[in-house]
Amino acid sequence: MPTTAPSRVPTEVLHHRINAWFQREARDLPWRHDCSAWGILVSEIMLQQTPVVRVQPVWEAWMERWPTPADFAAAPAAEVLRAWGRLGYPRRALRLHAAATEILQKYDGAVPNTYTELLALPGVGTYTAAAVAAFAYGQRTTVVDTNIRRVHARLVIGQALPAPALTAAEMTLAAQLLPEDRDKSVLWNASVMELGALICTARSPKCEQCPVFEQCAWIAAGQPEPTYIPKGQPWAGTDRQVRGAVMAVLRAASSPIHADLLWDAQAAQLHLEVTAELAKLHQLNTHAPQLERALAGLVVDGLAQLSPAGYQLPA
DNA sequence: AAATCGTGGCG
DNA sequence: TCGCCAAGATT
Repeated sequence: MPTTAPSRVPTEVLHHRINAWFQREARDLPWRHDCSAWGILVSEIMLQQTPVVRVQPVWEAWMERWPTPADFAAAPAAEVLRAWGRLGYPRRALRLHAAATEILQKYDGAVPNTYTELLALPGVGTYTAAAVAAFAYGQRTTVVDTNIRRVHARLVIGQALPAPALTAAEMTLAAQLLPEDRDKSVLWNASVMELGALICTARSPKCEQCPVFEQCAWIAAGQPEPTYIPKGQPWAGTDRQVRGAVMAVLRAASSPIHADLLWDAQAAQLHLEVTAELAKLHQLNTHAPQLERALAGLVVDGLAQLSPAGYQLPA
């Protein structure tokens, strides 16, 4: 029995039009040319919730410094976190470090090439495992990221936005849309992602430039508004903001930072090396319990270490 | 399974 | 200006 068609539009038409658009308009990103599986993995981890434009320069420096998992696994955690810089979510850097260690020990330094093995690596979830299998090893995997989810929601379902959380139905749909041919499936995954990133964007999509405007269910439905209100990401006044400010201090410091400096603006002025970062932390006017909570959290997460001399990045 | 976890650019 | 959002993962 043939499965129910996802839409009245033949998938072949979508494949052809979106793939052709990609081959014409795709961005020239460094990890798309002659890139090792390690380079692909690094890019995918960095791109988790961080825009391409911010990742690119860091990725290039990273690959020059640590061309292989073995090179990277040998680096001290503090250097890893400094190299990560301001990409955000620094725990990703630590997980990548742990992944490199595992790659060295279990896979003799070669990034594994199966979805299941990739999925078992620290910091690698369903999206990243599928993406590395596809883009590093040319495998036919169902890649579903925020861009692809949005394109599918509009193009096929006719809704402004995908559901708040990834659903089984979305995975089924994505699997149905995936070309049977291996090479075409790899191209399709990259193409739809790129379409979501450049044309079918979350805010003010460029529908007039879209290669599948005529096939779009959302357009056909009259571009209905979202059926729910995306919940915002609180920031000002949160522990996350404090953690970020503390991490900036620790990254800039070459020696342990005594806890007093994190509190006392007067004492902080004497510590020229981290004056700017401490100033930002002090500007937050964080209460004692919150700073304590943030520091404890950083230590628990392995992002900071406490010794009698003060806080510092992990060795 | 809802909450948590950074950062900065842009509409 | 300020809220939204970005190639998610983890617990």
